[in-house]
Amino acid sequence: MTHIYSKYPKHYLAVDCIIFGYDIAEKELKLLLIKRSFEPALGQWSLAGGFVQENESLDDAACRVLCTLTGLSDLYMEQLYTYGEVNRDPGARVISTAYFALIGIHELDPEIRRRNGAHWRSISNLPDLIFDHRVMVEKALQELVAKVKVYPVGFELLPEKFTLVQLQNLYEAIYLRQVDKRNFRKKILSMELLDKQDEKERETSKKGAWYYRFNIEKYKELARNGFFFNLSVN
Amino acid sequence: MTHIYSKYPKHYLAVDCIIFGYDIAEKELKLLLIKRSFEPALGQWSLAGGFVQENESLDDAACRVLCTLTGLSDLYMEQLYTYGEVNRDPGARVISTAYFALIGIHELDPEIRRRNGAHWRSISNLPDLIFDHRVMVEKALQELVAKVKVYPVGFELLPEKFTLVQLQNLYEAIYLRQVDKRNFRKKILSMELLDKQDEKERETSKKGAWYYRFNIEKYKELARNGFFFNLSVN
DNA sequence: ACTAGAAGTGTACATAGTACATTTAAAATA
DNA sequence: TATTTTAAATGTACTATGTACACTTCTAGT
Repeated sequence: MTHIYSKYPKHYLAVDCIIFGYDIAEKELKLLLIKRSFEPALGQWSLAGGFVQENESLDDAACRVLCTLTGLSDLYMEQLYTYGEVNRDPGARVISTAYFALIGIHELDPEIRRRNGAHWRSISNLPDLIFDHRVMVEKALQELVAKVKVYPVGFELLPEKFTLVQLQNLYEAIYLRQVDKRNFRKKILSMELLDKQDEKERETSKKGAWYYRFNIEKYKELARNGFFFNLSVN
Repeated sequence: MTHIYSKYPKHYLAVDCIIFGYDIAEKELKLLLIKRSFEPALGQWSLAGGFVQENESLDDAACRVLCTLTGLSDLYMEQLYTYGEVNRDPGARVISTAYFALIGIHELDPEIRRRNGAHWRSISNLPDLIFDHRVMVEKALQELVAKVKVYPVGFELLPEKFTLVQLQNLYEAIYLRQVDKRNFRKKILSMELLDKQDEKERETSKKGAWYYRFNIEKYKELARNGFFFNLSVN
């Protein structure tokens, strides 16, 4: 029974993680990249990846890779696409399933990051990446743009408390264009998914900007009743 | 150089095709299913599938499976999702990438279909499917609904010449709800992507309904200039 | 000529999207 | 303590899109 498929070939199977972070201060989207520590392409920039083991599912493999690198669990992650060109990896034939993850840069301990040879690199100034990783990143970016329009996943990139200015800057960094302040606020506030806090952020202005929190419970409730998040402004 | 990854396990890799067709007469979406001809689950209903060979890419494998079954090439097909649960196939560990394809039922020669043990089954009355194929079908359906709203892929399911009534019936079959006739026509015609023919379809009414053709060249031109197809009516 | 059945058509109203400039708050400085 | 500076906060008029809704036209068959 275990050899019924034995006339078919087997293949190496990998997962690669496109890990996005958002730098509030620099108002820039970043990618967590590693310097590859093994051949082929040792020393070159690469996505975080790993081979799928016998006893783990694809999703488990992706979680393992992400968790090993960041020390974090329960991060936002979803499967993106599977890359199966015959010669995509010069070392051997490897099929790779790409996952994309969103994490708050503040969540990742710089010490752990450094120890794992990982670096935050600006989306607007990426180094050359090995194999087809650049293609994966492009697809992930497209997916991110499409996703934040229609699902409240942008909040995964921000701290629990954030200001409306920060939220808008995040959307501008993802959309790569300016959005109108009043229209943006009108739209997001009309959804009534943000809870205003009694506290202000005072780093970036004298007046200070009110902190808000995303109310995920309220979102789930609304979504159950057919509500659709939409933040495609201007 | 060929054994650098040799400490990692290898896996069987399959592709499965979710093949949609549309029955104009019955106004129903259909799936092309096969009776499985090998163990395990011999004789049960299954998606068309096959193992990925050494020298072929994932996409090539999916095309091969689709082409072998239908005798057709250049069909609409895209990768959907990769299923990697450890025990999804009781025969052995097999990771499977699902593809979804759209074909006009009229395109498929019934003789070829019969010879390959394939059958058109209504979406609304599917038999039990092996393994996780039902999950794949559900995801493909979701994807189809989302896709036809925003890309002109519905035309892949119709003959070259079709009437507005047929097009609307198709959308109703996919959306699983009625749409308003006047609004539907207003919207699709305002895009100016349909070329009215000098000929009428006369099977279903005394008056006859004008045939139209989808002008794909015009669509490509418009899309290049930032036009977005949208047919989410009512 | 009349009937029956599906194809084809337009308008008024409601909702959502967009463009746009001034006021407010508070720390820093004169 | 009055003034300056800087970013946060706010509302309205207009445009475009979406939606609800019912009658007329065409033609084969009787």
